[in-house]
Amino acid sequence: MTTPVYSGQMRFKLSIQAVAGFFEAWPRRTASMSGSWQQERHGNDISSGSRASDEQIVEQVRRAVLTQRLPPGTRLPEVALGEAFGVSRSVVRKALTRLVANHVAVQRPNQVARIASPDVDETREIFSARRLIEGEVVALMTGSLTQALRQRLAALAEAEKAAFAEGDEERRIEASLAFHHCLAEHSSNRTLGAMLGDLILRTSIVIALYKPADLASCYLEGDHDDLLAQLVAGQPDAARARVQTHLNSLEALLDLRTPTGAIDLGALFGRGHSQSQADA
Amino acid sequence: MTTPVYSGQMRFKLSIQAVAGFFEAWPRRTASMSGSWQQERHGNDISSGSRASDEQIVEQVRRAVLTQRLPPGTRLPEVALGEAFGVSRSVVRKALTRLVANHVAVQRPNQVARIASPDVDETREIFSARRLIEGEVVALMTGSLTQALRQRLAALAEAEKAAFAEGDEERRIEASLAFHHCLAEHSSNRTLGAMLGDLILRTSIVIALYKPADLASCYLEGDHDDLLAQLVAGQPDAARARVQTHLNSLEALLDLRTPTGAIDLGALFGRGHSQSQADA
DNA sequence: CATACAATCCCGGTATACAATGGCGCTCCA
DNA sequence: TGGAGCGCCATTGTATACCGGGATTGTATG
Repeated sequence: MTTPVYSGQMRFKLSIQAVAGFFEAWPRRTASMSGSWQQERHGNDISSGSRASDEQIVEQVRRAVLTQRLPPGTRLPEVALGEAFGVSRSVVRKALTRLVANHVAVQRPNQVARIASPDVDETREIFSARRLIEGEVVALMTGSLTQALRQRLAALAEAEKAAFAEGDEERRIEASLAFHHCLAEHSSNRTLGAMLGDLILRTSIVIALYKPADLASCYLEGDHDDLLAQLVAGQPDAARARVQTHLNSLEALLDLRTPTGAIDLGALFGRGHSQSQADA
Repeated sequence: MTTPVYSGQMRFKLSIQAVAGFFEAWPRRTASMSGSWQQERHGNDISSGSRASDEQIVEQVRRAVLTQRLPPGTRLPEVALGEAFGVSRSVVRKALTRLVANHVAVQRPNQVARIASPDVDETREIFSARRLIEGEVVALMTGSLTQALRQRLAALAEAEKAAFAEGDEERRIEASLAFHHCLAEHSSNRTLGAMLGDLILRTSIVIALYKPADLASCYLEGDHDDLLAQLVAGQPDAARARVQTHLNSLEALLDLRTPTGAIDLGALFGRGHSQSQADA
């Protein structure tokens, strides 16, 4: 009832409907490049269709966060999610617990869960951690790319470039993310790969939070191509450095100086605040 | 049969007794050196704080895993845990979900959750990841230790030495873990610190799994003292290298040549057995 | 004696009911 | 008109009931 989805973009006063409607309009489409970085090995499409397991809820939310359809601070009420996915609160709760464990959402004792909105310090930490880990992942991978992997990465970089040229930012983000996820998934060290996957997700969140309003895209032309070149060239440290400068450039695009920036004001002020040590 | 809620003393026959009894005998004592590496900053004892919340359950399990009281592969049935902590399955399930997300436990579709027992490959990955991250944590910290931190680390190293001299292995492990956890907690990058905390836990698991039977202790004399010296000396890269060789030595102590599968019965016998792919 | 089949029971998966807490708006008073 | 107190409601926390799957054990048969 009421509340016309998110017209009033700042104040997420939006009632449940916004979230519910969002997911409902987006059941299992899973977009174009689903298979690219998500193995989806569970396969079993849950027979009865409308039913979804917690795994799928987590995946959908992650997807939505990655593509910045669910902005930081968005409320995630249990019943609304349950209705959106056709399950009861039990399974939603499980999904939320997992999302919280992955730092995608935050949950305080008796309040609704929200998409995380890290403060500036945590943002820097995330980038710092990601430089370390993605750098290592890339260094480990350098020189040992399979032909298939090389082609996939090249295709992804190309897709990103094309999407950017067309001005299709959402598609561009997906391609860019898929590129990095591809690196994470094919790391010889799956543990590091999983950590990188989480960090990529958290990076998406902080980018959504701190991207300057006047910046249309965070595209860094040629970076991915260069990285790929380094990967096949076979110089681990060079590749590592390449990734790190890439991430540095990305971080530099953000506006980490204004904690009360234009966009995130609603999320940060209204009620959603970082959980880091706020509760300490 | 209707088990009367949490009337406590109701003990049930289940063979799982082991787990239930274990936790029951160990309710909220918080053990000897609780404060040493666990800040317990959650503070808000959830108001009435009567029965254990999921937070406390995960903490207890983590503790038990760290001190190797809960060996890899141990079954964690929901009802048994619920009885042990005086809560219903709901809260136990939440705790288990979190433990699984942290890779402390594993859960397969319709089977009981178990303490994780990583295979040899994953073990190497864990060590590798930990070398990277703990190395960075230490490098970041080098030269900027507060006096209090320096003293605490020194005390911990001393405590470990003393415990080893007395042959009190459990105490030695606690001190050693506290040392590393102290590093993780005081990292300037809390994100990396949290990751390191998880890796320390997982390391404990694989040590319990792969420690040669004829090895009484994994004590590496002087390593922690040396590291501390490097930390105050102010050479980040040297400190990083020190940590990494320390971890290398630790990994080298383990018997990672186990062919996986098959032997777990012979090696571990009736009690906890590896689930890696033995059941696959 | 070994193997296959079947029944039983343990245990996790999901949904639902009930309790409690915190937010938010409303009202009342200065 | 503004502030403070209060009460309702939205939403989470917890427990329990029911269902279904899977493993184990017992039995029958080749």
